[in-house]
Amino acid sequence: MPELAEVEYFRKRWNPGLGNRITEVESHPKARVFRGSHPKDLVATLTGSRLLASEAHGKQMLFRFDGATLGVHLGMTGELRCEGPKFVAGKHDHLVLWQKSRALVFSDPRLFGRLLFQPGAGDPDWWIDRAPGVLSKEFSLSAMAAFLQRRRRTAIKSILLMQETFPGVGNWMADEILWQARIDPATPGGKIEDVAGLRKTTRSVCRKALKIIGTDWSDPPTSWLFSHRWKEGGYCPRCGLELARDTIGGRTTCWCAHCQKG
DNA sequence: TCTCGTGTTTCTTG
DNA sequence: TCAAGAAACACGAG
Repeated sequence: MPELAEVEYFRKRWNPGLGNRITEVESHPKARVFRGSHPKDLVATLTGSRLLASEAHGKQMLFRFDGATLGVHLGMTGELRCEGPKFVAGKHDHLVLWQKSRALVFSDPRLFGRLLFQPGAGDPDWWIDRAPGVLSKEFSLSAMAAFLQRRRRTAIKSILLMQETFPGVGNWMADEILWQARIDPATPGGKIEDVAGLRKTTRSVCRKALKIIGTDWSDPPTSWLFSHRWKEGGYCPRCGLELARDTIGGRTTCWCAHCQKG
């Protein structure tokens, strides 16, 4: 499920553990989610350490402990949750950080998610080098226009999914942005006339999604494409005509052929 | 039984 | 060398 807003929601689910010590670490060290890091070091270093803070950026999260950082990417089916002291890990619970009165759990059935552990006090390079957030000041019109020009032949739907420039935008958000901006998802990047308008809509969808979903997993209003896009046979909440569905850039894409023009 | 998927990386093709 | 598309990863839901 996780795009920017869902990631923020999941990040906060470990908040009850802030400031508290990890008494025990339970992990499935051979799980694919540990690729690229060393789960043995993770268990050794995190046991006895304290969870200090967390941040989300796009689809990435960083949890700071005294003496280490833990990066979490949820992939397609990852989730974080907080369980009580009697919790028993299931087969998809690949990491459990035990505290005195709770368990902080990472689970992911499909194993597309990833845990990046780094010992030491400093932030990892991949966190320092991240792309400017869509809602930040650095997400400028000129940078976005240059990027669309560089990808001038690629469908705008595919461009919006590129994390190097639109961190946190995922499949449903890309569809929502293009529907709200009334742009046909197959439009090549170089043919976007109102780049400023697209930028504004991108920021607005991200801001509102964070507020609505990021807070308590509420659904966006029914006036959005969001609740109409999931299955075949939905209708455009703006004009009432049947929505189109097709694969663009390898991903299921839903749009209104009447409202959205190239 | 079969298809599909709210993501990323790697391979292949142009 | 670069960009774009396809395949691969792995599992549960419908």
